[in-house]
Amino acid sequence: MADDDLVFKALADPTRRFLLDRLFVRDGRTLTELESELDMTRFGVMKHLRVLEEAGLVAARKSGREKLHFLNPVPIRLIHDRWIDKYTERRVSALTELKSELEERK
Amino acid sequence: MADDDLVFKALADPTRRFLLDRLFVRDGRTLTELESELDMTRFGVMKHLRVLEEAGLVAARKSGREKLHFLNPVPIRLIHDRWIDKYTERRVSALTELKSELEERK
DNA sequence: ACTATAGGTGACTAAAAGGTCACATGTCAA
DNA sequence: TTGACATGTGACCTTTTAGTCACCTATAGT
Repeated sequence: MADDDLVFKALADPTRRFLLDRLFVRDGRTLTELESELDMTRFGVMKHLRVLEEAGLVAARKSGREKLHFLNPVPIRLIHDRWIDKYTERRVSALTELKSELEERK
Repeated sequence: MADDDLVFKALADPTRRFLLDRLFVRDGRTLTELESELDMTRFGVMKHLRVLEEAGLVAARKSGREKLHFLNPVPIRLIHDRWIDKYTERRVSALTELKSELEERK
């Protein structure tokens, strides 16, 4: 399997994106902590975390009997760079900033 | 299905990413033109283009009996903004630039 | 030492996605 | 107006993926 394929496949699932969202707010969380926020068994969450880890989106470190999970933003940036060149970046980010401003006013 | 789900699902397939790559180089291509670059029947390619279109990653316009396809980078930028905040962006993009520089020297 | 707690493996089922085909419509150009 | 070309639809099969469960190992703390 190609290197980037793991990243995109990992991002394809809404549960995994939710996990990244939680780690974006604060990382260093354990499996059990993440599981408690999801309507799913521990095994399901464990599988998802493994997929994220193999994709390099999450880095994990064992600490005693716990396993701590951290978000790695680098693969996300590489996605960006693949289809947005430096010249259009200014234009596009201006657009998305406008979009989020408009949505805040709702 | 959630709005962003369509985008991530669309990006999960390597054939669809290849299509985006081709449109990134030059867009306004027809189905037949894109098909000729892939080892797949026209129907497969058509399905993929439809998925990309529904995700908003590709915009299409009919011109006579042809259908022209264009790349829309906005959803890509939104992915970036979801997990990379303004403060870490400088640091991360510095890292990815370093990475691509190193790879060019190979 | 014992017990509760945190995490891990492999097999299994159900749902979703990728790809092809027979068939069909609309458009160009001689 | 006839034939070739570009695109479209629905059914179908196969492969992949999400989620659960029975069972297992390791650490913490009393």
